[in-house]
Amino acid sequence: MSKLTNTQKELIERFGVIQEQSGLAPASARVNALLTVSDDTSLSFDEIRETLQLSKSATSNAINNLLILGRIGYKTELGDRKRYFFSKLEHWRQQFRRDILGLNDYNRVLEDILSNRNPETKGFNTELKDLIGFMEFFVEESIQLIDSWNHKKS
Amino acid sequence: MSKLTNTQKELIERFGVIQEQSGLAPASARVNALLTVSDDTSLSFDEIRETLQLSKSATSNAINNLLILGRIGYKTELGDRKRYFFSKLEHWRQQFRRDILGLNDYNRVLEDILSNRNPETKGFNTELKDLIGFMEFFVEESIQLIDSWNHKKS
DNA sequence: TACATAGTTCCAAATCTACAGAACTAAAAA
DNA sequence: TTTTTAGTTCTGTAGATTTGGAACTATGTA
Repeated sequence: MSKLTNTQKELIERFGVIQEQSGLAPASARVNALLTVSDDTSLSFDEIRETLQLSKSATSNAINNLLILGRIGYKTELGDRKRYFFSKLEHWRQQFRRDILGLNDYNRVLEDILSNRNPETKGFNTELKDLIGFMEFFVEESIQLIDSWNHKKS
Repeated sequence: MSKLTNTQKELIERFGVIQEQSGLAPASARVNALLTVSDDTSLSFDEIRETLQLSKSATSNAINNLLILGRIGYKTELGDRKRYFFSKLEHWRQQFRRDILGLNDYNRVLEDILSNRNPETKGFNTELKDLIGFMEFFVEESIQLIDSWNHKKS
């Protein structure tokens, strides 16, 4: 229920914009930012709606969007029908891992392109082959990085 | 001027879709895909327009967009006013590097959020601190990965 | 049973985007 | 000078996205 300080409002906008740039819808970005900045780490539907001054439908869609993406979760309290939503910070590391593994899709297309290329364009084909090699190297090594960190922490 | 085989058309669509998913507009994605798949590694404005069956404005905008992003370049030939566009494959590694360094912006916001957080939410704050630490670790190490590969190749 | 709570779903308006078509421009050729 | 070439820029539009508002639903309370 605590109102936001001006600093907190600014942080929500800053974090909101950055998350928009990485593909979240404006309302979803603000909701996730609020749940990261707010003094309370979990907020109800109406607390979110009031604080961000969103309509019920915008709030509902933003929350469900974030739930589907796995970026937030919710808990309930005994004898209380409300859900209390919170940001799943640990989701970040997992998403990172998935994004990097997603580069393999990219690389599969590049490999198919390479094997269908005009054999006469030697220079281009070599560059393409190098790029594929680099991507393979990067995916493997950076997945190892992530897993080594997770290991350190668990 | 060479027409595309069916396999090449499929590859252009596949690669196009993947690039759309990483933020390129459909027409830009097809142009870059064409320049990666085509038997000729550099094509003129009109060859691109005809092959992809785009309007002049769509072709112009797609090409300029890709030029600004640095994903394609062009060369000219003596006594020929046309520009011949080609895909800058090596741009990928550089873009990778930039994208990863861009995570620092993210991390700066997270640091500001952390330093303004309610000190009572110990668990959440620890998680947030861990996330920041992970991001720093990941940025530094993966930049080293990229640079070590570039070193190997140069 | 009636009412309140906690949302969801449906519809419509506003905004944004990508593209086509046509008009336009600047430089070279005839 | 007129025409051709090689594009660029402007205007309009179809489609997608985002949001608000209102109606709806399902569960719990009095």
